[in-house]
Amino acid sequence: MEINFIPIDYNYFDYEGRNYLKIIGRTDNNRRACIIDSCPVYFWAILKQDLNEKEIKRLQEKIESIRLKKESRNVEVLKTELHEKCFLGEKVKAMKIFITNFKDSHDIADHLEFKEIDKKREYDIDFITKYILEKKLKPLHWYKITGDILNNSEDFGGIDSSLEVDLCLKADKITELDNLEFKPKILAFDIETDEFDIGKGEILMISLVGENFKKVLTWKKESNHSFVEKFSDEKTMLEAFVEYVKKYSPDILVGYFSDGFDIPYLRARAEKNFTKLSLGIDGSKPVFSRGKLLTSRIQGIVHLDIYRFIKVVYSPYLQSETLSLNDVSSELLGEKKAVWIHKHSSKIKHHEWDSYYEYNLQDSVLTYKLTEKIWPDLMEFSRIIGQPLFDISRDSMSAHVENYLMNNLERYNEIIEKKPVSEIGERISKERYEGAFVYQPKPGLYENIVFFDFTSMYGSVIVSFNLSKSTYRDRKTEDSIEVDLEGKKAYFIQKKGFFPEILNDIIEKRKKYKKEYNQKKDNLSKARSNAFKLLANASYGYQGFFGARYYQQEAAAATAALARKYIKETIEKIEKAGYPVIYSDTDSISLLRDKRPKKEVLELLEKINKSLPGIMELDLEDFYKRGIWVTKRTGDFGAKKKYALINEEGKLKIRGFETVRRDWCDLARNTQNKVLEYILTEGNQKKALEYVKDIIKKIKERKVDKNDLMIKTQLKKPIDEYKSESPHVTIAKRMKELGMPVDIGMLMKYFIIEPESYQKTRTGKTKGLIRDRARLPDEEGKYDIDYYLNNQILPAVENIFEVFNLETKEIMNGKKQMKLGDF
DNA sequence: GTACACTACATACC
DNA sequence: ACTGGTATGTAGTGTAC
Repeated sequence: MEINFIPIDYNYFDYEGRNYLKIIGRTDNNRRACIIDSCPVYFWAILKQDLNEKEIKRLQEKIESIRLKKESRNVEVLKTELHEKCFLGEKVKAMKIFITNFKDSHDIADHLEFKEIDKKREYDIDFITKYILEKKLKPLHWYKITGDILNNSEDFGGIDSSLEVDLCLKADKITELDNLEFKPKILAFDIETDEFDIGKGEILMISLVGENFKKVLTWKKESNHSFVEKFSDEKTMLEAFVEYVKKYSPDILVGYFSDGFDIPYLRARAEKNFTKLSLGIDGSKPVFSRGKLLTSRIQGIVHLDIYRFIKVVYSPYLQSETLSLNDVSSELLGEKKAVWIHKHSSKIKHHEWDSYYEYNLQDSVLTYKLTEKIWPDLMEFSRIIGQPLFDISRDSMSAHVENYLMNNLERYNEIIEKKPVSEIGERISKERYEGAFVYQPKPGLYENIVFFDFTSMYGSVIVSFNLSKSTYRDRKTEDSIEVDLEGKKAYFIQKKGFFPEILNDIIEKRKKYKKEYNQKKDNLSKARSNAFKLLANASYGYQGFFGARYYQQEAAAATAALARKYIKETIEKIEKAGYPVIYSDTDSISLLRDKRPKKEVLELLEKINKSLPGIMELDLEDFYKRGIWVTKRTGDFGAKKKYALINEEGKLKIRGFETVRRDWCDLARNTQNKVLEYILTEGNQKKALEYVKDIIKKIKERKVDKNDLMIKTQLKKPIDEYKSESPHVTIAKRMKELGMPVDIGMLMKYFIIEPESYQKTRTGKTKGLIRDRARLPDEEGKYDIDYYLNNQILPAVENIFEVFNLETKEIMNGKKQMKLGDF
């Protein structure tokens, strides 16, 4: 039998003590297939140098005779082979040790206490990763697979008949095809409940959305909507949910935060109702793995929690203030959640149920659309990094980098380094190293500004200077370069290491696909370019990350040190060419062009580029018409990481200002934004001042919408772990008392009310703590005019006006008058 | 009772 | 704990006077 097959979900199972893969995917005629395959299980013992043949032979015999007793199976070494390999760039002799079951790797490795062995490696790589590396059956690539079909056979304990698949094939020969097209069958789901604590309340309804498929299952109220189906009780509804999933037979079942909420809730309610949530294609229920975050896996179907992928891969590039389904959908899809004000089901009026159903359905619609939108990225990440979708959607950025590395080490004949275990503590306690250089700006309004930036600066430094674990030396060697790290010196050899070479490849691929995208504007090259960009950006942090297999703090420190050196040298060159530099942060430099033509600036850029080492490259970011840098509030010098620019097309670029900070009230943010806009577009501060005065007037006259006064602060840890109680912690406590859901990561929303008379001093000043006057959005109380003027509006605009030496007295006057009036 | 230094915390920049 | 360091700024905390 021969089929064309695309692997989607990978699982393993044991049969007669051996490990087998159970790979679920699709055939080209859209049938669901399962491939059974296996691969050799082994790890490496790297031998000490200068062993003679006899010693090696003797060691081999000793290793091959290892037998361990375990309850479930016999543990033994099957055979060994001697290989010439590389480890961290050095040639080594290594013994390949074959065993029966990968779960014994650790145990056997622990038993190899022989003096001839220097190191043991690759016993800590999980079986699925190993299989993909070994057999090259990469996720989401098409293959021609020949093998025996298992038709109700007893093979592998009758696995064929226990799976809901169209065919089951024992793989014999695997050949990669070059087709890359694939559209998965996606089913999105979402639940609504009365209580937020997992399993505490009943599940009122479940929505399901697929292609031409929309359903809301409930057991509450009948509905006029045709997509609503009513069942007699919660249990029947849960069973119908399982049936619908089975019938739809999706490749992907996707939720938004479903690892943390929907799936655990469904499990809890299924248990309570004595029914089995048999979503797996083998009839099994979701399996949860513990970690800091709950993760749930469904056999044969990829359970995606799209929120997790968005958080790791998308969030650094999103503008959204939260990663809620609503915020992310409005940014990525231009579509919002339906409106529904949450209330307990007992309080929902008859006619209101329909909008609740609509709301529930819309959540699944958005989740479905988001998944469709993000699919090219998910697929390309999975292909490039070589990990199954399930892992791709949940792994951290450092894991992505590491998996990509592991996937590319074969051509270097490298044995893979181990994960740190005992080393972690020591690595964490290591002193931090010096990072980026940030230029101290002079406050002021500037015209005709140019921004240069280094392309993938840290990546290009790592590549150009060969900075990595395998190329690092703690003492000078014949050809090494020396980097000074605050007194300590680090050395890096010239011979190219695999890490910088692989990174160079990543950067080149990024360039290639970016170019390709600019020509074709297709999703595939966009997703590829994006994936390589993210990998390049995370590679520097990876080498400084304590959990990395290829951790080398000196390499990370040297990267930062060399980046500082080159940005400072470049600043000097620019100034020598007669352009005043006004600001610089890490990899960017801004300079004043004044009246000199752009052509000259570009010539300077070219000249600088000729002198830069290796693949380092300075690029033109943009020309700006005008820009403003302000004073630090606690000092009389320029603030770093805070500026606003307007380019020649009139587009604003605002960095660091309150405008872009979510923990300031909208009124302050919008006012500041307007002020910056007036100043930058027209270079006119008068209008801006008038605008602010008007806002002040509105505040004093209590004409401001309460919603614009809400301060939003995120709760970052459990309430009782806070050492100091800031207003948002007080609010969190109050919400909890009121029985409202409070969880880590949530945004606490509050406003500040007027002080009572006892909260005032004789002179009329407010005493006491702000948190005592913090109120929930719908709590009573008049907003405190004084607070919003002095703690929100004025701080946001004060040092902008200061740039113009504009006496803020005018504004201050307002402030004083208010105080007098208040008194 | 208040002024001040210091700490805790959140958030942004690159 | 789940890439790195640099930086600003508010509100609370503790202490001296």
